[in-house]
This record gives sequence, structure tokens and C-alpha cells, in this order.
Amino acid sequence: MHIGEASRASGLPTKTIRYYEDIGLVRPARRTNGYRDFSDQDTHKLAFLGRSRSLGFSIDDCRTLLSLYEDRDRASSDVKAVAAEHLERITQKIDELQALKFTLEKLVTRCHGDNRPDCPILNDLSGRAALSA
Amino acid sequence: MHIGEASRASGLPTKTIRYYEDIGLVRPARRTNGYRDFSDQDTHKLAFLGRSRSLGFSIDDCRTLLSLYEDRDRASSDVKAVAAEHLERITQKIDELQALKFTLEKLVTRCHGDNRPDCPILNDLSGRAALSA
DNA sequence: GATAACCTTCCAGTTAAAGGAAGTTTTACC
DNA sequence: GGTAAAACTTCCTTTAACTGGAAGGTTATC
Repeated sequence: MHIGEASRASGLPTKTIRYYEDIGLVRPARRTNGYRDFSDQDTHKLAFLGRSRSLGFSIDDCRTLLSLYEDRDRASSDVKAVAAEHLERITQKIDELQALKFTLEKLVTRCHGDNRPDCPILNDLSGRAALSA
Repeated sequence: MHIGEASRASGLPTKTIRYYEDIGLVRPARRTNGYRDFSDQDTHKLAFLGRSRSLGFSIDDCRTLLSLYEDRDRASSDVKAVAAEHLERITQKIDELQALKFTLEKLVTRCHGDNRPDCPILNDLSGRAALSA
């Protein structure tokens, strides 16, 4: 099938599909006119990539997952390791963001937000006041 | 002062400081030999930028905050608006990541992670199984 | 034969810097 | 005065994962 059809089947933009071919994630056949010709397996792979990416796996992770997916003999522990590592990164990111959120909430709450120019947020950013108070 | 000194005073790498000059966030004076010459106000501004960035404000946010910071007459509500918007983005990001975490945790838990090739994670990514179960 | 829809490649831009090359200036030391 | 090291300069490239657009070829329809 053409790239447009593969796009509809996989849910990925054509731009993204071409990019994935560029970096070697898929290798669709070519017709004599130069058009890409996607098999069902190709679009299946694209959908796999789409789902993996939407779960936040990096392209590098996706490459690994895809090769594991295509290796009928791999141990499930290999896959689990990739996912567990990703999970840890996510957990860490959440922790960071929550700390940020806590700090910002404090600042925003303390700012009266009216027409007066005095602002605790800027005071804090400028280093003139400690946040701890 | 020289860029090295400004770097130590502000906590930003010299590369970052030059970059910030490039994009117009600071405009240090120049000596006759071409070296940048930072005033205390410049380094103060750099430190302001460092703190803002470390709170996750984008460069564009920083540009706004900096101009608000330098405008002695601005209303604190203007600043609060920028911070509140940022806070909302952070909250949203946290929500997204927590949803991801939930999904991934489910997958990882369900994968037995041994030497057998069958793996619920890949099954899910391939679209062959619903996660809901 | 014209037009639209689809396809192709290639180049530039996005974020926020970091890394490195090549060359100049200043500083330190003998 | 010589020289070596440190600090400075500009410019170019790379990162992640695409997205947008230009310029042009192909196919289907009217």
C-alpha cells in the first residue's frame, strides 16, 4: 500500500513514517515508480512504534523493543528490563516535577497578583528573598 | 568582569552565557580587546535566568519575566499570570506522566520476566492484547 | 489537457544548549 | 624577552524527534 494508506492504518503522519525509514526503523519496498510500498507487516510495525512512542519510550528504546519483538526466542526478562528502566525514568521525572510544582505553588500563592508592582515571585527569582519562609 | 568570573558569580557555564547573549537575554559591554565585560547587574541578570530556568521556565518565559523584572511599574498580576500558566503546564505534565506510569507498571507487573519468550509487554505494544484486563 | 491528489527528495527550523576547532590575548614564570 | 598555559574570541556541528515547506514527478478524474 501507499504511504498515505499506511499512515491511516498505523495512525502515524507520513512525515514521521518517512523519518522512521530514514533512521532505519522500517524498510518498506519500492515500486518501479519510486513510491514506497508498505506490507501489512510494515504497518503493523509502524503501529507498534506508535504505541511504544506514546508510552514515552525513546526511539532508541523502540529500536530495542522492535528487535526484541522480532526475535521469537528472546527472554521476556530482556523486554521487562527495558520497560522497568523506562518506568524508573518516568518516576524520577514525576518526582522532579512535583518538587517544582510545590515551589511554584508557594510562589504563586504568595503573590497577591494585583496592580501593585511588588511581587514575591520576582523577588525570589532575583535571589533577594529566601523561599523557605 | 570577564566571562569566567561572571560564570562563577552566576553559576552558569560560559557556553550558556554566550548563548544567552546570542539570543539577546543579556548585552554585556565589550572591552577594546573584544572580551566581554560584565557588570554586577549583568551577572545578577544571569543568576535570575539560572533560577528561572531551574524552575522550568522556558527561555521565552524567562524573556518575559526578565522584562517584567526590569519594569519597575508592572503589576504583580502580570508576573503571576506567567507563573500560573507554567504551573498549569507542569500539573498537566505530571498527570500525563502518572497515567503513563500506571500503564507501564501494569505491563511490567504482568510480565513474568524469565527466560520464556512470551511477554505481555510486547503483546500489548503489538496491539494483540488489550491492557484493560 | 487541465487539475487535484498523491507521491518523491532535500533543506531548514524547532529547544537549549554542549562540544570542538582555530585563532587571539592575557597572565605566569624563568 | 621568551614561552607556555589559561582564558578569551567566533564559527560550525550535534543533540531528539520530528515538522514544514519548496520544487518537482505520477496517477486519477473531468
